[in-house]
Amino acid sequence: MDEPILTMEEREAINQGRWFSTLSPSLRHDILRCAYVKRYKDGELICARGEPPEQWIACAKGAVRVSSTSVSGKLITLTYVEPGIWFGDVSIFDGDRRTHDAYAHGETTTLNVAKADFKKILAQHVEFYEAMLRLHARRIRQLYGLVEDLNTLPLRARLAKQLNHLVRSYGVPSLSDSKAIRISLQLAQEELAQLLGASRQRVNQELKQMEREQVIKIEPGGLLILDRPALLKIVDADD
Amino acid sequence: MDEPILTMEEREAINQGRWFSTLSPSLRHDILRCAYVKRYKDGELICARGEPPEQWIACAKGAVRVSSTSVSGKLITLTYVEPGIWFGDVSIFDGDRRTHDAYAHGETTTLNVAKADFKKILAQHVEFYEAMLRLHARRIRQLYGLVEDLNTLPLRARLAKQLNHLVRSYGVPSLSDSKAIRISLQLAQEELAQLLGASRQRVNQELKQMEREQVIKIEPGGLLILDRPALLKIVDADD
DNA sequence: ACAGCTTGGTCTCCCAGGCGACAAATTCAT
DNA sequence: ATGAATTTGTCGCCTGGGAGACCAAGCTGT
Repeated sequence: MDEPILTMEEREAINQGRWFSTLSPSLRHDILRCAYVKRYKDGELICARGEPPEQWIACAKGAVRVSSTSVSGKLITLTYVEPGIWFGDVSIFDGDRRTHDAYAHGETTTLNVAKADFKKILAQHVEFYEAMLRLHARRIRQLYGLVEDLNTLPLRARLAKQLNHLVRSYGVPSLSDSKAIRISLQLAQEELAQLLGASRQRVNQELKQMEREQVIKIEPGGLLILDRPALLKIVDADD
Repeated sequence: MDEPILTMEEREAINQGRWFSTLSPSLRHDILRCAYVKRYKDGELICARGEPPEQWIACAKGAVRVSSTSVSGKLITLTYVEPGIWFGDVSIFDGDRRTHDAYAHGETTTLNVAKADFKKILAQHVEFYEAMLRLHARRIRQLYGLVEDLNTLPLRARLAKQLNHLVRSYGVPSLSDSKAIRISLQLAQEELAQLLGASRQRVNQELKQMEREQVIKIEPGGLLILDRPALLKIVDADD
């Protein structure tokens, strides 16, 4: 499971991370120096809710599903962490237990920094404090937005928004049709539903509807986005 | 509107703040030294969505309603900031515009620290970085919880949770009945509904239901909590 | 004191969305 | 290849909750 070396591609993903790439080279170097690689198979548990926090983690390849099971037994997925994104820092800061489970979705590679090393780096770089605060600020904003969406948007609009988000993080140009974008993250409709906090049946309905409107195409093993502008129009046209 | 001095009570509220009180005396001193007082009348705008961030603000008396109007015109209240709580820091860190409107709810006093001073204090106290990160960590956790609740709990349970929360922040022992707790924050049912992202009518129904169950008592100008344990039982009994 | 606003209490109607059921299509293991 | 196990596509039923409409109380100001 442990391996010392990242592939070229994985290293690339980490370095191109929207947030990580804004750090100074020296800080990046110090982080990478004490980070170690872990590889997981599909569905493996990376860390569980309730555990004391031991590392700060980045996804380098694949995806990490961050989810939790509510008291009533319903599975809620908060997000799929894409390559280049770091997570697990919140519980390091407040010292509290993890709030969510994290599972590997597909073959997944992570980069891990032990809590102690994390703190050491923090002590050596004020820049790192600033950066973490920026990272948190972004997350808080996103969460505010999510709460607002849950309160105001119908499923159709939230789905459109989510698809658009998936395009940003996992979109690759389609092989067959150059105009279309394929979502390379392989999500079953059930999983998509959990991500939206909705029922599978309902999500299926809305997907079919969008397919009829020529906005997307449902192919076995992946979604194709045919008309991104239309997708965006759904988001806010639909109140 | 501007006044240099806090009343005894206001000073008290700030110093007892759950977060503020954990800071070192020297840091607290530096913060208060460059903070200035503002007083608002009921309903006055404190700052508006879209503005560039100029200060970091604490509520010292009254309450600050943090809300935003969604595209569809629906008013969503995120929270009522109680005395002793600081807010407005997120946009200072990422430099982005404010995401919400803030209004005074009742006679309200705030303590403000200009952005420049804030940054200066940060530069002088590493402790302050740590503290801000803890503050953010708590907020992120709360928001995760809120998202989960929105996805899983029915209105009844969310209302119970909210009432319980209000008791924590604004509960005072009732004058008439020593067992009962009065919520000193004066909230119209409409406002409660906006806080829950629900319709006023629906909230009224659930309140009435709880009153029938002897859990709360609705009095003109304020809610009375009769049976706090029962309230808590509703939260998770109700899935 | 009384006219006018704001808040509270209810009813009714309607719809988005949850859920069970089941058939059709796919994927997978042997 | 083929039977088992997932994953999709669809129905139909049911319920939580949104929205309009109204009346009853409170409050306010003159």
